[in-house]
Amino acid sequence: MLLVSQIIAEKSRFVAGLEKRGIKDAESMLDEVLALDKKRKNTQQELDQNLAEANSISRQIGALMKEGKRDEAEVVKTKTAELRSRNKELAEIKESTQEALKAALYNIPNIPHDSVPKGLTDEDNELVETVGDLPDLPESAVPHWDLIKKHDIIDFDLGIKITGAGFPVYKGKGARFQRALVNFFLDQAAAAGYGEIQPPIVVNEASGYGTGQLPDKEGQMYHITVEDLYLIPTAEVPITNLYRDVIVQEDQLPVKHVGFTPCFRREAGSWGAHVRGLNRLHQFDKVEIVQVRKAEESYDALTEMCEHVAGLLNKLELPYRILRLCSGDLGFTSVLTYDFEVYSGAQKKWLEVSSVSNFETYQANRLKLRYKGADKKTQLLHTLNGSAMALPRIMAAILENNQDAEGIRMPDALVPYTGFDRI
RNA sequence: AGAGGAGUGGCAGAGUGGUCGAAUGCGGUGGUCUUGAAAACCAUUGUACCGCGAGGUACCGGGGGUUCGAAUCCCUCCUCCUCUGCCA
Repeated sequence: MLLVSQIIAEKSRFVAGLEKRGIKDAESMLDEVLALDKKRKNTQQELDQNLAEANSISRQIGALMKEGKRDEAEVVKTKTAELRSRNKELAEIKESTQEALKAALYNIPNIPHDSVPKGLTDEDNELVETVGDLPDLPESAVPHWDLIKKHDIIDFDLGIKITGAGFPVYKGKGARFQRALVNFFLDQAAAAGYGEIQPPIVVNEASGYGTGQLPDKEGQMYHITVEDLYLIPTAEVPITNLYRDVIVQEDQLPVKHVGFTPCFRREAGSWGAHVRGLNRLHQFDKVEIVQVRKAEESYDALTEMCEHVAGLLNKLELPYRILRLCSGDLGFTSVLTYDFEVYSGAQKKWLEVSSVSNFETYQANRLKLRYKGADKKTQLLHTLNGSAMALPRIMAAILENNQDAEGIRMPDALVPYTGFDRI
């Protein structure tokens, strides 16, 4: 969440940033925060003063009791009743004000980076770069949902039978293909200095709040109500929350982690005919990279992460393009996000396979993720993450782009992992 | 899951109602000494909020309660340990 101190210091920049996102009443949102903060401070001042007085009286009573002056102590006691009830009242006001302030802050998204183009929908995203040639497929080329049936490598009907729509079953070479991709991505990340993590794939409510999925995207996560736990929508949640309430030692920085997990998304309201096959699923595999950085390094880290993702796509011989998300398409918690889309030749569509973001201090502020520098001051760190990569759409693009009369050719980089070069 | 025990500062570990934010030891930092290092000695060493500052307030697993006053008593939840049961 945003820092109140920064809202005070740079209110006009914050108003402009929120308006860029299309928020009409940005100024009044921030004014509400400021008013609540002021109220909280005033209440605390009075409360602290009263508590100091109450503490002082208690010490007096203690001293009198020690001296055996019981009667005098009893007299002093009578003075405290009023103070007590007032303090209880003030404590309640402070508590409720703090809750209101937090709720207000939870509902305000991050301020977009200056370089973020203004826009409303994904059509306004800025094309940064297109890399590779689009595949030149014959007329007979078919989309991946036909290929997987033909080669019997992924079965949606079986998934429907045992679970429901959007939970495919990977079989034989399809399963091996997916496992090969996971290992390839993990090895590539390890080589780039990311330490591997295998986190739990269910998280508690505090973790959901820490990275910002709650309360913003509550309806998008599977909620295990009997235990009040959530199935993760991305490994970002458990991995970044590893650092919740942590003051990192300076020599431990930068933090770089990679994790492979299944991801679960309800995708409520976003289903339709345009999301056939592997394009959108309720459960999918993803390898995620996460970095925790000092403020002054975080944009270099963002570039480094983008280069890592680009390197993966190059090795997989996939044509891709990089988009800078516009203000309207930018995630709630992000300052700057680059999306990577691969071209899937038979359905003739660009598919998002990675999203690389810098959250600056927005998550760190919720997480209380800080470090202590040489000057002994604790300060918030920046968090970043990116998919490297989301598996199903990569599979879809490889299947479609590499199809020929005999089957499907595996990219050279993957063959050591699959153990076969054709499906 | 049942019975019992326990959760204190970076770690270890005192403290069972009154200057306790908390003894002591280890560790960390600064210094004295030393050619240098070790040892020894001295000092310092949590986080957050409020305040221009002096300073104040809160925090001893989380939450609630009793009391003028709670690390200390009560309730509740969580976690860990031991025993019993179950289980990949």
